[in-house]
Amino acid sequence: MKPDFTRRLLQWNKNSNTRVMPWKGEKDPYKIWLSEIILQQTRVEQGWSYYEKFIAAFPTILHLARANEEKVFKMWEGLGYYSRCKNLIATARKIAGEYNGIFPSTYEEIEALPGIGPYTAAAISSFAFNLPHAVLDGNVQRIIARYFGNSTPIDTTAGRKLYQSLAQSLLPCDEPGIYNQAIMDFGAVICKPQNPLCSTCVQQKECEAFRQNVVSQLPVKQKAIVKKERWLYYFIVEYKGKWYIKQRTAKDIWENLFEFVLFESTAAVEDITLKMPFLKKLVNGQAVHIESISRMYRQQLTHQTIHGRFVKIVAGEALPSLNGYLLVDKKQLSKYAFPRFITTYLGEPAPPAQLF
DNA sequence: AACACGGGGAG
DNA sequence: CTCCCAGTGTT
Repeated sequence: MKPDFTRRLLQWNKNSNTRVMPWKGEKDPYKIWLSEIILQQTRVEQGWSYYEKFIAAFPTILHLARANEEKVFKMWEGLGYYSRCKNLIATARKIAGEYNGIFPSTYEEIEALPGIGPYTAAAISSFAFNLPHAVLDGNVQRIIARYFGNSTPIDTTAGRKLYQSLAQSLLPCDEPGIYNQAIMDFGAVICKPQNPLCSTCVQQKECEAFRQNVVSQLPVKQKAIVKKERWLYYFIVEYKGKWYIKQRTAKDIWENLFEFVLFESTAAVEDITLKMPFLKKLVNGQAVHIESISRMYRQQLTHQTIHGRFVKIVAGEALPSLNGYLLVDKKQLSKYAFPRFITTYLGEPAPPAQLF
């Protein structure tokens, strides 16, 4: 016999769940997979248009596998966590090459694919293949911690193991796909992080957190967020109407995205002139002038605050110090994926040239 | 086990 | 501001 929780959840889903999303009820494992990768640590509203854009451009996994890598990154631009995009391409090509374009249909094979962990493997295998694997995402962790009144931190190995086990025990093995979708909808619509709708919740009577009036204190997280501050000074060097850009390769934020000539500092740089050592070395006595210096930009990320300015520099001759850079026409710039920090600057009207 | 990885919306 | 989102990979 199913636990009361499960029975009530399925009943709520049938009678009251009005949530609609483009991938809901989807049976094509490719489309399910794509939606799940897009939605990792990403709100549904944010990922929605990206999903539709990807499906339109790449109707099947073979379309994606054959796609130009830079084009895929360009389509991912702005969504964040760019390793997802790299792994998306890798998995598409792996399935094209090793699986003849047919998405694997066992949990173990799916979980072995790049960018797919326990959550995504459970989601795909239950939605597409009706396999009995319980999803454990932020929604499910929150619901279970509250329902059982459990204060074990969710961001620990022990916590994940505990909640995964509880989630699995609540799963109805005859309809795991429907249930997995329902519990995530329930978490998003009813058992929300803030201001959950306890007054209309079908689980209220048996919810331990509600009974003890500790709903707002659950789930518990152990790790506090540590923040870093960084100052990025981007020099946009123009030569014959073209700009120098380079792909980021370091194991750092924005890996694989493009950027301009970067000087990074752990503190603000007060005077930006041709005399500053970084520029002096860059220019090496050649004919250049500073055309404009932008306002201070600031971007708040989860784990770091980025500050910085953009400095337009016009060069009268090519700069040998920039070997390894691409020199691309301004009109071709939109083919490359840039971090939001840079596209924000590029999207603002250019300031009038000043004299420095 | 701890840390790194984006961006945006809500409060 | 802080929190958190359909988490995963690396060290």
